[in-house]
Amino acid sequence: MAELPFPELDAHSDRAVFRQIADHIRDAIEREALHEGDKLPSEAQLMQHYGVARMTIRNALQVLQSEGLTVAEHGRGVFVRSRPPVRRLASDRFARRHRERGKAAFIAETEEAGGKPSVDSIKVTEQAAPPEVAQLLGLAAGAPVIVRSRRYLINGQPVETAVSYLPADIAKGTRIEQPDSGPGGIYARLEELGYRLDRFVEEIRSRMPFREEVRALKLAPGVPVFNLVRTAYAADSRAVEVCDTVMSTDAYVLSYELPAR
Amino acid sequence: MAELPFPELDAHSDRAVFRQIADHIRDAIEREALHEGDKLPSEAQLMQHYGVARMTIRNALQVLQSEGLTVAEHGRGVFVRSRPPVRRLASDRFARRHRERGKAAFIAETEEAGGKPSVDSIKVTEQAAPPEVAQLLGLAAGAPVIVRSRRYLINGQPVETAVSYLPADIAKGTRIEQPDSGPGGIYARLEELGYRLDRFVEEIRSRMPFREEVRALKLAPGVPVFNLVRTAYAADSRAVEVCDTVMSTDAYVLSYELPAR
DNA sequence: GGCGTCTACTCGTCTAGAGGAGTTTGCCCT
DNA sequence: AGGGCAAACTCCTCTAGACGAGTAGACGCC
Repeated sequence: MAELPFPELDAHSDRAVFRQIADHIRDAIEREALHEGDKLPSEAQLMQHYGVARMTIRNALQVLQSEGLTVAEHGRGVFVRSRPPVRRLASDRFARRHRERGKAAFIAETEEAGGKPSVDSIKVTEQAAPPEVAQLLGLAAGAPVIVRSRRYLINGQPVETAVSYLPADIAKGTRIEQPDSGPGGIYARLEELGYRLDRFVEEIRSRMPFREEVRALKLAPGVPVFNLVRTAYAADSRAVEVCDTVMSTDAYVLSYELPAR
Repeated sequence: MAELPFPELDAHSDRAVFRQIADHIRDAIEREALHEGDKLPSEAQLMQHYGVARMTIRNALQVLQSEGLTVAEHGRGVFVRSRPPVRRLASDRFARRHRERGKAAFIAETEEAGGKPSVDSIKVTEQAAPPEVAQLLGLAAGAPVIVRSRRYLINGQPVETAVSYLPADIAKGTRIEQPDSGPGGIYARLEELGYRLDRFVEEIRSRMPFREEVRALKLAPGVPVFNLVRTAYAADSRAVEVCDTVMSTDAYVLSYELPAR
C-alpha cells in the first residue's frame, strides 16, 4: 500500500482532526502537488492513513467541497475541481457601435471567442412589477411590465440566466414581446422605438446560489454567483429596462473602465 | 412541548431526509416565518420532531450554513444570519473632484455614511513584482515594486483588505513609502509627482475566501468574497498602480455607470 | 469480437452513541 | 442584594457500523 503524501496528525494541536486533514489536502492542492482534475485518495485510504473514522474523513472532504476546491463524484471518487475557461465581460459590451452590427452582445462575443452561443427557455409574460424593479424603473409599485426571461448557453453549457423588465407602455405590442426579439436584441428595438439609450447603471452583488440556480446553471458545490442588475436609461433619463442576470462566478470576470476625471 | 412549524417528512420522496429537512427550514426563512437573527429549534428539538438521528439533523444544518443562510454559535444555538448594512461602491469614487477635498475615498465615504473609518495593519515593503502584477503594470517579471498592504475597518469591524503595487522607479523614496501616505492618499501623491491619472480599469472576481481571509475579515461561513483588482493609468497610458482588494460580498454592492455611446 | 454479469471499489445516507466545551440560568450561600 | 457555583442546555468532535447506489474492470458466455 503506497504511502500518501500527507503528514501525520498533530495530536497536541487543539485544531480539530478533520480540520487538520482538510488543511493537509488543501495545502497539497495549493502547492500543486495535486493538480486540477486529479483524484484524491479514497475515503478508505484516508481512513487507513490517518487511523480515524470515516465520518471524520468525510467531514474534512466536506470542508474542501464547500470551499469550492473539490468535487465528489458518486461511485468514482473525489477530484480537484477544474475551472472552466473564463469569460470576460467588458464594460463597453453594450456600446452602440457593437449593437449596430446587428447582433446581440452575447452572441457576438461568444462567436468571437470561438464558442457556439445559444439561448434557451425564453418566456415572455406581462406582470405587475416587483417592488425593487418598480423603483429602478421609476414606476408605481405593481405597474404592468413586460418580463422576458431566458437562459444563455455556450457550447450547450448554461452560463447565465437573465430576466428583463420593461414598462408595458413602452414594450407592449412591439417585437420585444416576441420570443425572438430580432437582430441586435431588445436594445436595438428600443432605439427603433425612439428611446435613444444614454447610459447604463450596473449593480453587482455576489452570494451563494439558490437551489434553482444550482440546477439552472449546473453549478458545482461551493461556487458563488454574480447577480448583476443593469438599468438602461434613455436620453431623457427615463429608465427603459431593468435586466437581472445571474451567472457563475467560476465562468466570469467582470471588467470596467472608468475615467479618472 | 411546542409543535415546530415544519411539515412531516415525505417517506415516498427519493430526496434524502436531511435535504428535506434543510428544505423545510430554508422555506421558513424565505417566507420569513423565521426572521434575521431568530434562533432555530435546537438539534435535540429537531431530532424529536422528525424522529431521526442527530447526524441527520446536523447534516441538514450544514447545508444551510454553507448556503450562507444560518450561523451556528457554540453553546448558544443556530441563528438565521443577519446581514450587515450594505456599503455601495460607486464607480466615480476615485474621481479627482473627490480626491481634491484631501481625503482618501474610503475615509470620506465612511464618514459621510455616519461610520467611524479606520485603517489597520499597514505594511510597506519593496519586493519583486508577482507575475500577474508585473503584467498589469507593464513591467518585466520580477521588477521591483513598492507594496503597500492594509486593512480597512468601519466602527472597528474589518470590511476590506487591500494591497497596492507601484513601480519602484515611481514610488521609491516618496511619501508613498511612508505608512501614512498623507492627505488624499496615494492617488494624490501620484498626481503631485506628475502622474496625472487618466483612467482606471477594475476587474471583479468572486470566490469562496481562503482561510486567512476568513480570519482577517471575520467572515461568516458560506459568505463569498469579491476580489477587485484596479489598475490606475496615467495620462500617457502608463500603468502606475495595481490595487488588489478583497471584501466581503455581504457588506458590499458594486455600482458602475456606463455610457451607451 | 461483442455482450452481459459479477464483483470490487467508490461515495451517499443514516443510525446510535460518547465525551467535550461554551453559554445561560437559577439557586444557594454569604 | 450580591457573588459564586452547579445544572441544564447548546453546538462540536469523533467513533463504529449498516445499507444503498453509481462506476468500472474482469470474466465468461455466446
